[in-house]
Parts: sequence; structure tokens; C-alpha cells
Amino acid sequence: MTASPEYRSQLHSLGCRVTRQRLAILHVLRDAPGHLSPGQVFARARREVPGLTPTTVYRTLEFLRTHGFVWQSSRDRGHLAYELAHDRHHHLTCLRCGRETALPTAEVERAYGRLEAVSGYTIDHEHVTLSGLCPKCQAEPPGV
Amino acid sequence: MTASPEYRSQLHSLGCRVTRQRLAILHVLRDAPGHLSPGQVFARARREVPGLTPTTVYRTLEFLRTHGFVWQSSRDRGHLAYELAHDRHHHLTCLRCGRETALPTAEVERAYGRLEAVSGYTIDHEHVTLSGLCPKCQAEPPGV
DNA sequence: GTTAGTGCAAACCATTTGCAGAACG
DNA sequence: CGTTCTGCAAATGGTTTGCACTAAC
Repeated sequence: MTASPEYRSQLHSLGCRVTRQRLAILHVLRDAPGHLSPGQVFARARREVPGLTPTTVYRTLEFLRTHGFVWQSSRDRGHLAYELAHDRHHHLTCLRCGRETALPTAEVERAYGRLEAVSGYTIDHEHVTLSGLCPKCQAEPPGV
Repeated sequence: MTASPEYRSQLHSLGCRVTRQRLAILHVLRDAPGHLSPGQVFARARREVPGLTPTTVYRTLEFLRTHGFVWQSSRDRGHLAYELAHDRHHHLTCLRCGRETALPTAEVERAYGRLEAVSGYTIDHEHVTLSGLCPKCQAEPPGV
């Protein structure tokens, strides 16, 4: 969590106020390797802003989403997850060990492009998080 | 909701009891075109079993899932959805009008196959529900 | 008759909302 | 200073759990 003139100016140019809470939440998302749940964002951002409340986290995440700062996706057990939007990469989450792996955007686009052509739909790429078994966990015995 | 000797025998062979509630919920899922939320399952199954409770629906869906009768997937706004497992087809849900369209399994397999090859993962096809805009809604003005 | 399954009520947890005070510009 | 944003507290809604009763076998 270092200084962040980029975020300051981005928020400012939107006519929005630059608050410690928004900066802290942006920092948390920037430093996270993959997706974070609202609860995880709250736990980490509270370290930077002690008086922070979950309410503010939810409102800020929704604010950041509507302004294009973060992407939202559906994750396990039907809960929401957020990630910074600066680079649009896709994730594969391992169902067993939880590890997240980035997917080449080009491949994902190509895969969905075929499905779009077949169906006529415009597929909403951002809202999909793929999950499966990573190579390591495939090699391990299926027990546990 | 007709007679269902298939479900009776399937349940029976597992050593599980054949109850009106389980049969009703299986009928509801069988007659549904796509995914259903627990709440939707409850509303429909209650018509067949008046005294049914949401509790039983949740427990039964979890029971059916662990025994391979239904698939579970993450849907919009981070909620759960279920569908009968007998035929593995994939769905595309329109974000605006909610219409569900079946996708040719072969195409989906091919799309994911590429991603699996690139990543080394085994992708869990069943837990993904794709969403986007259907052709009709794409043609309509973006307002509202 | 046993045991699994259900209904009821209450608990639980993530998320949302109303409102008054604090902070940004 | 005016407006936006936040904190607090309470409400909400979907989901889970404990326990006693019912029903399947």
C-alpha cells in the first residue's frame, strides 16, 4: 500500500471524492493476486483504515464496479468476488487447493467467440469464473 | 408431474427413502427448461406437496446433488441454481430478459478443451453458467 | 419398531437500507 | 459551506441448524 496518485486522479476526474476508504479498498484489490470476497476486502482494508465498516466496503465495491474500476464475478457457493479491472485477465480456480491461474485472454476470447457465433448471444465474459482441478491436484490421489 | 417409477427405483437402489417431497422436487426439476433457484423449486414443488417447507427443499437439493441427481451452478448476483443431471446440456442466460438457451454440448466441450490444453487444468464444465445478451435484446435500445 | 426424513422455529450470515454526523472539495 | 460519503444500527433475505414428530421400510 504505497502512494497512489493514479487512483486519486482517476477518482477526481469522475467528480468523485477521494476518501481514505476508497483508496484503501483500491490498494487491497491492487495487491491481491486474484479475486476477493467483500469480507476479505473488509478484513484487509480495515488494517489501513481502522474504523472501516462492512457497509462501506459493500457500497464502495458497488461504486467501483459501476465506475469501471473493478470486475464482479460469481464464485463458489454462490458468493460474489471482485478484482481490479486495470488488466482484463481471466482466472481458473482450482476446486481443491484454491489456487488461481491466469488464462491468456486471447484464448478465452476465442473460446467464447465460437459459442457466441453458434448461439447468437453476446457473452458476458467478465462475469464468468472458471473452476476445475489444477495439474498438481489432478496428480494427487482423489481422497480427502 | 406424472408417475415416476424411474426415480423411485433410483432412490430405492441407493438405500434412500422414497418420499413425496423428493419425488415432487425431482418432478419440478425435470419439468423445468433450465436452472431453478431453491426458491423457485420450493414455489413449484409446494403445489404438489402443500405442507412443504424451504428447509426440506434446501436439504433435498443438497441430498440430490451429493447423490448425482442434480447439478449445482453459480448464477447471477451470486446465488445458487440447480438442474436435473440426466442430460448434460449447457445454458446461456440472457442478462436482460432472463431467457435461457441451450448450447450444443459439442461446442462447449470444444471451447473448454482449448482452455484445458492451454492451462493444464481439468475444467469443471457443470459449474459454469454463461450469461450475456440474447439476439432479441441486443437489437433493442440499450435504455431501461 | 427403527431409523431416515420432515416440519417448525430459531439462528445465522452476507448484504442492504435509513438516517445523522463527518469529511471532502 | 454544501454535498458526498461514512458509520452506526437495524432490517432484510437466503440458507442452515436443533429438536421433536412423522412416515418409510
